[in-house]
Amino acid sequence: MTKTIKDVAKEANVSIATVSRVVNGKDRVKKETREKIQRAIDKLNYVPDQAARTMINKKTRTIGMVVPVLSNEYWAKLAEFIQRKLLKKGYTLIVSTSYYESESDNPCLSTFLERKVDGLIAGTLTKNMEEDISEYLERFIKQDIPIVSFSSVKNNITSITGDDLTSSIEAVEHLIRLGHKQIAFIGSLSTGIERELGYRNALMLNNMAVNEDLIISNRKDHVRNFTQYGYHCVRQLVLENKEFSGLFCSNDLIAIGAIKALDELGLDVPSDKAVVGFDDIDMAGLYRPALTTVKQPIEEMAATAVDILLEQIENPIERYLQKNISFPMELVIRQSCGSPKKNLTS
Amino acid sequence: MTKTIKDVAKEANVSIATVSRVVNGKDRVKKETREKIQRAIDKLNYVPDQAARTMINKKTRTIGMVVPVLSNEYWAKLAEFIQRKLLKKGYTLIVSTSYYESESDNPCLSTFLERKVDGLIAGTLTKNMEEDISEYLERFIKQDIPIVSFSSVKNNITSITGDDLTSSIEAVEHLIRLGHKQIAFIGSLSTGIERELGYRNALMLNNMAVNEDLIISNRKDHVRNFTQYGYHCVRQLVLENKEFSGLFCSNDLIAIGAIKALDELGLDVPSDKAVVGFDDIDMAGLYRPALTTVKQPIEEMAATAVDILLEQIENPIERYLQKNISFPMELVIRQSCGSPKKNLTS
DNA sequence: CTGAAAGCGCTAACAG
DNA sequence: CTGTTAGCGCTTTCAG
Repeated sequence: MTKTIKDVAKEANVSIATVSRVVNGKDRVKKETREKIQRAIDKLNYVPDQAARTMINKKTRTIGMVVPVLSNEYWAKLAEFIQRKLLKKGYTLIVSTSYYESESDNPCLSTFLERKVDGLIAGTLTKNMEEDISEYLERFIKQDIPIVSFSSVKNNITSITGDDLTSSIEAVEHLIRLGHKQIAFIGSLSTGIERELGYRNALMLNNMAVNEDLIISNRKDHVRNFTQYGYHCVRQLVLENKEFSGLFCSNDLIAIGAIKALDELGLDVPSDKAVVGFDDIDMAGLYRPALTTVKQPIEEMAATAVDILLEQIENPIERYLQKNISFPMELVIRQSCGSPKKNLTS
Repeated sequence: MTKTIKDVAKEANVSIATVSRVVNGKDRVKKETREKIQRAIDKLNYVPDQAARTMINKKTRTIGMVVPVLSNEYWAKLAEFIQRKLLKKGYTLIVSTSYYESESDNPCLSTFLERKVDGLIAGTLTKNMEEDISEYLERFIKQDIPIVSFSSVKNNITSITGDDLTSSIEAVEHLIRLGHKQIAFIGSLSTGIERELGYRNALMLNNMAVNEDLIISNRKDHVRNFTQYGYHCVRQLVLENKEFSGLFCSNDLIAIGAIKALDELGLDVPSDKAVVGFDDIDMAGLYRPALTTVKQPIEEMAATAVDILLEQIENPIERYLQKNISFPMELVIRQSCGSPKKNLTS
């Protein structure tokens, strides 16, 4: 049987109040008594019951996190860093995967409500989100449960994002500097609109026409399998004889799928098509060719999310002072873009 | 403020017991009363408090899971499948990452003890595990908390594993059939000993000498970065002029690192070296060349783990009847081994 | 410095 | 069918 504070009290011949005192290190307890109790605790392997504590403190020391999927390196890393940092601070993380499903099919958020999490970390909170989800979100807000999101949202929820716009411009300008005149783009709802805007802005800033034929971006449905998506999109582009020599993909998995397809179509990367990805997943540097991509500072973003959330939890003064924290990102140049295009006069 | 059962009772003009009845769907409640209470619940957004329930039922409906890392597709998928299946059954999963660290540096297990998880799923439980970890494990057993492990262990803990031995033999025999006479092996403590044994058995079964020079296997330390490990091991093999034409890697990440290194050394896969991996991660089929590998039935393994664990929790009769459930695995043949070696007489 | 007692939100007898 | 009540294990006044 699992031991309770009473067992320890009996074992040490003291009251449960005193046991509680030494367990929590509060109040002063005579040294001998303390040691006696400690011995009893060790002997019985006593571990205080979180549930009982929770009832009194009104704090579960539990944080909920929703991510679309876990088997995607970006989310897995984020969750891992967050979990480890929270553990150090004495909190427990519960991760749920949404698969972009509605709350009724996949009750992530209501679980968090039942468990009375002290805070919520939201992976993707897209704008076209199902009605019921924003309803649930409202509940968290009504109950004063702090929220931090990894995608920008309205509802004055603090968000932590990479500066996608700026870095996308940088990525596309890298292709432009290499001499590419026709640059295609593959985006998706799930990777956000900003990378597409960055692409468009880069072209405009460089006085290049935006050719809608070279832009594939499903803004309605979420993409479940990015590589497959990249694979199909680029095939479509090539098989429809769209002319392009550069390709900007809104994440690395899409880029890898694209390269795979190009390879099968007999097109070489980078000599036939230069490809840029986004995220810098582990595989980016390992792929052949190694991917030129934009590196997100995941660890820093995770740390910031935890800091902000715990600050709001433990010091709820400025709770709903919304902040949008945007992290600069770094273009990592590898092999998938090759050297400047030869047939370039200048 | 967050609403309690009392608020609902007051709102609906009934006793808290009746509210409890409709919330739990037990006992019969007059339809009108039930509807009145339901309206009050909806109006107040009442959500029952898990902690309070836990105190009574002695069930947290929480499962703990330890994995070495989450940013490894194998563990991420396992965790994801398990989380989703548990959610459907009304359980919550808490995942902790051990990084193979000791419990004192990284208190995963003690968190689970505090939270009084109903069951434990252990990712890797290696034999050389730190003292303190097996001590913690004992505590779970003493407290009758069911455990399921994804690596074979003694302590009569139920384990769910792939049939590594058989499938490794199959993988190596694939290389042998392709005409490879010199086959190297890269293993590690973290991927278990069975894949190495399978490699050795395959050679012996086919009357081929086992050349220790072609076997790299660190059995002491855990590998944190498999691709890097594969990269370095194969470089070592090549730079020391070890002769081999086939290579069996104890997981796909090692294989990918190996291929990357071979590529940089000017060696082509599969024409110069044929490579086989293990696990069939998503990237295996996407890599260039696509990896021939052994596919683990992760989803089935996850489902089985959940079934067994919940069975033990909800029906604790045959609790410590140890089972070792081993799943057959499938060799997936792709491009990294190429066709039969040409300079082969037969 | 230590003990007695109230009560957190809920469920499960036990009465009516 | 519904209300009253006794705890679950713990923390926290409030007295000694």
